[in-house]
Amino acid sequence: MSLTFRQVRHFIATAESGRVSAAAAALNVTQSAVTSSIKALEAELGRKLFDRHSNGVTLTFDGHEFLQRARAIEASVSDATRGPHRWGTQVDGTVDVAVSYTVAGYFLPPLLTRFWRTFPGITVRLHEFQRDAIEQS
Amino acid sequence: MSLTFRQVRHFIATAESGRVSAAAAALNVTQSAVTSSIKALEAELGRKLFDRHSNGVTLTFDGHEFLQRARAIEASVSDATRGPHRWGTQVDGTVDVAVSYTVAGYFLPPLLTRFWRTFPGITVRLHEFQRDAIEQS
DNA sequence: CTCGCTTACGCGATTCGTAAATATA
DNA sequence: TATATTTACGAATCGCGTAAGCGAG
Repeated sequence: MSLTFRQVRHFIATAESGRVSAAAAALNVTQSAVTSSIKALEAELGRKLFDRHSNGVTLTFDGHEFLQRARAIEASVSDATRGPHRWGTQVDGTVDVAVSYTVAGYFLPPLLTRFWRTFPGITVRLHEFQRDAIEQS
Repeated sequence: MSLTFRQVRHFIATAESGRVSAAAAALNVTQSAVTSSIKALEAELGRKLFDRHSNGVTLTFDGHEFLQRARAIEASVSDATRGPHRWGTQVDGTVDVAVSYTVAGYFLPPLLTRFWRTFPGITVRLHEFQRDAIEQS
């Protein structure tokens, strides 16, 4: 199988609490679910992530290393799940476009529709010229 | 349901090729699998990701935005899947530890075992002192 | 005996593929 | 008709919970 986000969550919770049982309680699942997730993770990565003791679990060296990357995954996923950013990603400005009459009438309208739907913030200014006048840019 | 990496992979492949069928071929799955992944994604996010046409699909504005985050997820996952980094994360150095004889004999050995297992690169130097000499640090 | 992790096993949900349905040029 | 997406549905797989099994203290 392939890496699953659910496995990552189970792993992080376990690593942070040091107990499979506590992680399971925090995630509202049973111990067996968490155990099998970790087992699957270790199998997929080919490395042991935890040392098991009678009073809980501790991260191995590989486990520590993977924890950092697991946190990166969790961050990117929760970022993607969160609603649209209206900061930093916003695109706006003005574009001047020179076109001949034929282009303006036939090809442009559907293109502009898609363009505006994709970049609502962009202002497009159209300028009509004769074909040869445009091409000597 | 919750976000799945498989869905993210299906989405990215579809966005990059502009065709569900091409994405499915590239991923060695059928169209229906990709279709349902995208449908599930759109349901989970509550936003439409693609506009469907007769000759393929194109990203909506929300789709473009999500694509960037999907790439971030893919990057963090492939980074986590890749073997251990031996660069940047490496920890080494030397630690000097002063202990009384009792501590050295009874409590230290198991602690050191776990410590070395976690940080193989660290050298630990032990110095035995009388108890009162240590405590006047 | 108690506490904590693991294993066994059955059920419900999810995913996938085959194949039919739909839509556009 | 040719190409592309969507839908229907049965089969295989996956994830979870219950409950029993170990191991250490």
